[in-house]
This record gives sequence, structure tokens and C-alpha cells, in this order.
Amino acid sequence: MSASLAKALRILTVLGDGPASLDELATQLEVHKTTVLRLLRTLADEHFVHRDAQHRYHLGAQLFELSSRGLDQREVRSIAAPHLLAFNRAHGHTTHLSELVGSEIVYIDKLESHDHVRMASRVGLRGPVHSTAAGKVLLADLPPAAAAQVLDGADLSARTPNTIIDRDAYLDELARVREQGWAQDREENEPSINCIGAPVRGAAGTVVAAVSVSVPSIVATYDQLIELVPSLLAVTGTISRDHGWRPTREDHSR
Amino acid sequence: MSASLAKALRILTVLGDGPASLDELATQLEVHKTTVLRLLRTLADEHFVHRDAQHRYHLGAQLFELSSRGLDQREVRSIAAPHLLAFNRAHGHTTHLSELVGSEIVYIDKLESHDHVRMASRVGLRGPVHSTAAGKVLLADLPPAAAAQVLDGADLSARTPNTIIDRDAYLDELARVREQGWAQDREENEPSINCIGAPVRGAAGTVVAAVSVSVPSIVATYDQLIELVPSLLAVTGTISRDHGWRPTREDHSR
DNA sequence: TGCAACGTTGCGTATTTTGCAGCGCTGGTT
DNA sequence: AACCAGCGCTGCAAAATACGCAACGTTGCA
Repeated sequence: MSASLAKALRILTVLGDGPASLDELATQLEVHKTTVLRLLRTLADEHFVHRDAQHRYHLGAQLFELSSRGLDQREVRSIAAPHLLAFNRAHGHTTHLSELVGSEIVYIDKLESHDHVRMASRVGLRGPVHSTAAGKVLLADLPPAAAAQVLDGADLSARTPNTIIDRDAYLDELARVREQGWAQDREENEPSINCIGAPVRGAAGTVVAAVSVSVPSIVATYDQLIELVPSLLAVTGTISRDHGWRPTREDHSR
Repeated sequence: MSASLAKALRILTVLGDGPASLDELATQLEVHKTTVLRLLRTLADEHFVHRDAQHRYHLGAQLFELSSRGLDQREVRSIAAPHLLAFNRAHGHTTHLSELVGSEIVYIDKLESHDHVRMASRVGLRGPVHSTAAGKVLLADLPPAAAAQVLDGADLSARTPNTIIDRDAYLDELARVREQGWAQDREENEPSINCIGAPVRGAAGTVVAAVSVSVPSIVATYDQLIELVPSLLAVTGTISRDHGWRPTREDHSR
């Protein structure tokens, strides 16, 4: 493994919390100043960090550009964007678009709630597959072997008292999700946050992404959230069709 | 300088063009496979890249998260966002929000044109200070010494036949921008693209960012673009006030 | 079944990074 | 004005590290 690279990446991660000076970084990372300095220089050469006039370091433009390009490469994101915008505008709740990456989900787009109570999530954040509606949606349609492999790599720990931690119980839950075509999360991932999610399908019929709506229980009750399911399914259906999916008879019957 | 870190950063940059396999990366970077492999492993450990089931490497979630955090740290971006959205919706042209970083400008937000002719720019992209309306705006209000320092570090090469490459002529242009309160770019940065820009000011009255509108000459003539100046100044004025700026008498007289 | 392409590993060498000690600058204090 | 403290930065020698080689395992294709 490359130790110096790992240090440099940790520098970037620390800078994600905000700008920092050379020895703030050094003390926080417990690396000698001179080492940090040289890593920062290389990072700055490639525009991954920037040093301002007060000798403080910031995350650099290259990071923003790479992220922008990487997000654009997920074609589902651009296809979904206008539909998600309209959907979010209609009901005003925090809406996420997620993909399965390894044994975790990654938020690849986020639309903010219209409330002043905002969620701490953001694009690029990773989340567990077992305690989120998006995770359930992304796993439900996987071949059993593939799902098993994902679960092998996943951390199935309890995030709240409601989290499903038993593997068999979780597989039952996946069957339910597959059956009804959408997933719920009743304060399983975060206390006081309920969530519903539905799949976006590609041309081959496989699930390529998940759209989920997260609502604090103080803002709406679980029952009120469930009322959104039809419009959620409508929007994921539209996105799926835009993405090349053609409904089968079986799907129609649902 | 840290050679291995530089290689790793180049790997990320190459991955910005799209997913790649191990030895696509190795041949493209002219680095031995084994080296690339180990760097990729470290990058993957920190979630800067992700390896899919087909052993292809993609940009990772951590990159997206850092970018999202870094962009959020620019408070001007969140303040400007709603106003830029409304502004963009009203006239439908590509709109950028930029900051001065070193001797270049960096796009920290972008709103797409409503036309199908889109621009190749993106958030995080860097651009020259001397040939862009945003660059002129960001330099115009700098103290002469600071502006000189920026220009010392800048590449003042000709980007089109119209680019101002003479330093004194450019300083004259800056005086004009300062005088009229906004800047133009008449195919100085890209052929067939005209641009206007205006400053966003902070509480201290200093210019903290620039809003610019870019329009291909096939979509609108230069004169038509100029007609947008009043509404551009209106939106930058609003953003500036939201950002804590209080107009002085001098500013009112303009 | 054989071949080819690709990803992967172990190991010795040598390049790199590292930490130390010290220098110079800047900004604040008496 | 002069001093001090804090911080960024450099040269050098030691040592840890990454590197490249050669070879192996696996997968997919002819």
C-alpha cells in the first residue's frame, strides 16, 4: 500500500471540513509539517488543493471538475434530473437518487426539502444497504447470489432500534419489496426519519438506481408519507422509460 | 515533490474521462501495471475510486462528497443559487458563477442554457483571467498591486484573434470595467461566444465572485446580449445585498 | 483443449520519502 | 524600534518505501 498517497487523501478529507493552515493539518493528521507541506505542494500542482493569500489551503478546482465529470458519467442522473426536480417541487421533501456501489449505496443526486429542517446527507455520501429504502430497492431485484455477495461485504449493524439486523428477516423484507414494487424505511436508518423508495430500471429491466423520499416524523406521519407512493412510482416509471425500460406484461399487472 | 502521489492524481484525472481498466490506465499513464494497481488499491480504500464487478475503475464517492462539501464552503454559491436560477430561467442562457483562484478563474456554479447548443464548461473548470468577462470583473476592483501579481502569474496568450494580449491595453480595459460596473467579452475567449459579466460584492465592498452570461453568436447578436446588462446588474445587486453588501452613495450614482 | 489477455503476487534493489535542525519572514508586543 | 514568537520553508542523511521484474492464477475466447 502507498502510505504517502493515503496521507494525501486524508489531507483532502480533512480539508473537506473546511480550509486549514499547514500546521493545523500537520497536528490534526499527526504527520510532520514538512511531509504535509510536500504533499500539499503536489496536490496544489495538480489543482486538487489551492493555497490562498493567507497561506490557508482549500479544496481545489480539479476536485470539483472530476466530481462534475464523474456525476455526468452516470447517465441515469441527467435523465432523472428534470423529473426529480418536478417531483421535489410538487411535494417539497428531501429526495435522493442513489446507486449501489460495492456493498453500500451512494447518493448521486439530492434535492433539498422545502422545509427549514434539512437533512445532513449530500451527494457522494455513502449509506448502508440494509437500513435504507434505497438500499432495499437496489438489492431486491438482484439475483440471490449477487445479493448474498453484497450482504457479505455489508455492515449489518443496528442503526436504530428498528433496523433489521437479522439476515433472513432482511431477505424476507427484500421479497416484500420485490412484490410491492417499492420499499419503506420506518426509522430504520435514522431515528425520526421515515423513508420510501422505488426502483429506476434500465433497458434490460434491471434496477440501475433508486429514488427515495426522506421525511422527518415531525414534518409528516408515516401514513402521510405512504400517500406519496403512487406519485413516487409514477416518477420512477417515467425515469425508467426515459432510460430505455419497456414495461412487461408482468409489470403491468402490478 | 511526491512522485507517487502525482501519479495517483493523474490516475484520477484520467478516470475523469470515463471508467478504465487496470492496463488501460497503465498504458495511458506509461506506468507499470503493478504500480497502478497498488495506487488504485489505496485510492479504493479511501473511496476515491471504485472497482466494479468487471474490474473496471470509476471515480469514487469520496470525490463527490468532497466536491459537494467544498462547494458548500463557498457561501456565495448558496446565496447566489436561487437568484441565478430565476435569472437563468428568465433569459435561458448559460450562466456561470466564478471566483478568482490564484491567477485563474474557477467556475463554482453553472446553469445550463435552454438551447440545445450547450457549452463545454463545467463546475470546477478553470479559465483565463484576461480573456473572460468574469476574469475582468474579478480583477477590475483589485488594488493595482494585487492585480499586477495576478497578471504576473497568468498566461496572457491569445485565445482568439480578439483576445487582449497587451498588458497595458488590458489594464485600460479593467479601468473601463470598473467605470461601467460590468464587463464584456467579444469573442475574446472562444470564437463565436460573446459574454457579459458583473461583480458580486461582499460586506466589505470587495468583489467576491462574478456572474457571467455566455451566448453563442448564432443564438443572439452582441447587441442583443448587451440588452441583458440591466437585468444582470439587478441580479448581481441582489446577490451582493444578500451577501451583506450595502451600496454606498458612490455606487448609487452609477 | 489450448491460447491469450488480464489481474495479481513476492521479492530484491534503489529511489523516495521522511524527520531533523535550522533559516528567514511576518506580525504582534513592549 | 527592537524583540520575540509563530509559521512556513529548505538541505541533508538515514531509512523506509515504492518500484519493476518475472512468474503465477484466472478468465474468456478460438
